[in-house]
Amino acid sequence: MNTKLAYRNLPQLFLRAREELLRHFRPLITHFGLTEQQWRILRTISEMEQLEPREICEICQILSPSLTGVLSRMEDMDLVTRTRMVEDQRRVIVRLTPKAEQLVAELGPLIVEQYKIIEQAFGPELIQELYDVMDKVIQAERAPIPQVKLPQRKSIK
Amino acid sequence: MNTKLAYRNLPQLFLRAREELLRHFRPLITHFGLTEQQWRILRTISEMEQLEPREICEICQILSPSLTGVLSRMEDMDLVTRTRMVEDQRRVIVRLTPKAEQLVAELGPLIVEQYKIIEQAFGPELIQELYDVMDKVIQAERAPIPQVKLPQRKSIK
DNA sequence: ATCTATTCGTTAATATATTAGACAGTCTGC
DNA sequence: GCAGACTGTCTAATATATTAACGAATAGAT
Repeated sequence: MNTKLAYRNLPQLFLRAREELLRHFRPLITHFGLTEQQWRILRTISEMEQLEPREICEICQILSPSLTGVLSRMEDMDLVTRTRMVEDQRRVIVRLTPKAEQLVAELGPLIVEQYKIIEQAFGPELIQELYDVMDKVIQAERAPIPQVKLPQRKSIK
Repeated sequence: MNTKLAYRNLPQLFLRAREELLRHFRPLITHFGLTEQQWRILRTISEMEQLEPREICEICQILSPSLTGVLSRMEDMDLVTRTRMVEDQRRVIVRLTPKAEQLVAELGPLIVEQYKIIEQAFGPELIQELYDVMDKVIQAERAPIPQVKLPQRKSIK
């Protein structure tokens, strides 16, 4: 039965489009010995001075249990420091080390150069359109979106 | 040093926007005992009748080594069959089992319903814009995009 | 036919994703 | 001051992502 659904798989299109972008940045990132997630975190903390883990999770789209591992590896690499807050012993502050600042100072401009190249190839209008449409999806203050009612119990054993 | 780069992190915005969509589908998928990747594969094979692993990789954005594991788990769950081609013993054909067809027949319509709800909340124009812009990024026949020149050897030890 | 290069799927090793739950620290109402 | 609810981070278990490399099968050239 090859009945196609009425809507093309939109999240899947997101994946493919994202990959089409990212494949031009990946060589840069790995050249500096970083993973994609590590660079996302470095860049974000660099722009915010310091962040708490749950803020990093929110901004970088990394779930808390993943972040724990990523951060401890980055601590081992001497890229970040984790300090527990004195006024609330549950919370933690993550900061960049000088080594990481240095890394961002070297990699950052190359990333920007690559953006410019992509912008030229894609056309500035398309890039702008991408930013616009992403913001619309993310920031939109919408009424809560209801969930389709789930049938009895069809899950697989 | 909180110097922001000239371009906001576009792949990261893709991630967040995708998550904003997917979070409305995830409960449906997991209710049927599937993972996100498994559903992507089920849906895709269902629409194409049968596929070879590397085609699934291409369409579903799953790398070959990941797919090996996903498919063998799906084989264990009696969702797909893998048959080696007689004319080329390297290649494999992946097909859905009746159980999987049944699953798609039940879950598919619910997914469509959820799309309709989202479309209503987002507005049909935004949904259309999303499809359009994704297609532009993916399908565009562009001149090859050059790579920024990499500096000597700055990777971390 | 034979040697070589290529293709396809896989394994291995490590990093990250996902869900559930543990755990300590903090807050709230009483 | 204390029990219970809550918050922020972490552990554990399993699934998937990523890179490198392997091995069998095929295609191409000689």
